[in-house]
Amino acid sequence: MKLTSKGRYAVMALADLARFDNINPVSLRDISLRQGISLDYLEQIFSKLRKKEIVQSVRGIQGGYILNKKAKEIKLNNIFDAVDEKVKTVKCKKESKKGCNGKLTKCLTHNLWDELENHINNFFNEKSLEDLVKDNSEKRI
Amino acid sequence: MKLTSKGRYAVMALADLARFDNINPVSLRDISLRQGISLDYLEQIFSKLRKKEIVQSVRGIQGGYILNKKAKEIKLNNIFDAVDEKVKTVKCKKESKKGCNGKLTKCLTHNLWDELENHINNFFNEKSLEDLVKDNSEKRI
DNA sequence: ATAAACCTGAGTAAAATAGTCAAGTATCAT
DNA sequence: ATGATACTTGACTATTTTACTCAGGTTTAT
Repeated sequence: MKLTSKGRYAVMALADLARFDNINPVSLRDISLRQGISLDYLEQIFSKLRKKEIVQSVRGIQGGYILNKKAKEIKLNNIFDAVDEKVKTVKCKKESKKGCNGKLTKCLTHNLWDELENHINNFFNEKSLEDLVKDNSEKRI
Repeated sequence: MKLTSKGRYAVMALADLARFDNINPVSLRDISLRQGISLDYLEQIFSKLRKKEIVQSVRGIQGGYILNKKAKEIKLNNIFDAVDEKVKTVKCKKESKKGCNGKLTKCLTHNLWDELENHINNFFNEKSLEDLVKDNSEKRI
């Protein structure tokens, strides 16, 4: 059970963006340097974030990205969604009518995985970007 | 963020074992047939479960496996541990003295991943095999 | 004009996953 | 005794996923 880099990077980059987001856009180059994430990879990630309208891009020199909503309104779930970081606990999900594995009953552990998924999703639904930034400025080492 | 088959299979197989565990051991062949898991793969998994003393093996004809503790005392965490299904949210964990990425500060999102890990682990610590079997016999389709 | 920065898609090496395969050994029913 | 059942172990491998890199753009402030 592990989180992938893409998901982590997306959150890290957006947290960075939220911190340095004033009037001016923040360039991926700056984020890349501050967070130690490859520029090329960041571009892939931000392309997805832009398509899901989490950030806005500003082209040209002095360009970069700005948040498209208030940090408070951006939940971690939105971010993970955007970069296809899904919470997958089990495969037997789609066959709604039948049970799992083509059998008539649900697999023994089906309800468990559903519960777990909800548990994790609730966590991500509650946390916003703002929480992250706030939390961090308070507990700074 | 996904659970691997090994972890899922381990839980499924043990749930099956807990259900059919009377006096007689349950053979992997039966579990394989009932749960649709490859016999060879099950053998790998049970080898690990045995080493961690979650199950006991009985050799020979009419042999199989039995639980080594009561179903109530086997928590999902024990199972995942045994098959090396770890909850990993972040890489920057070991460098306790320094921050992450070799920098002096913790990465912006460090506390978040810690929180998430605890959140998930708490869930697994509370659930026992017994819960699974009980839950299932009640909510059967 | 030109350099900074965004934008896009393809390609790819390494790691993890999800198994299979082969060759045993122990035990019980008969 | 012996054959069948079932556990035991370790090596091997195909597939998939991940985590990028690379190569070429386009846009726009100065």
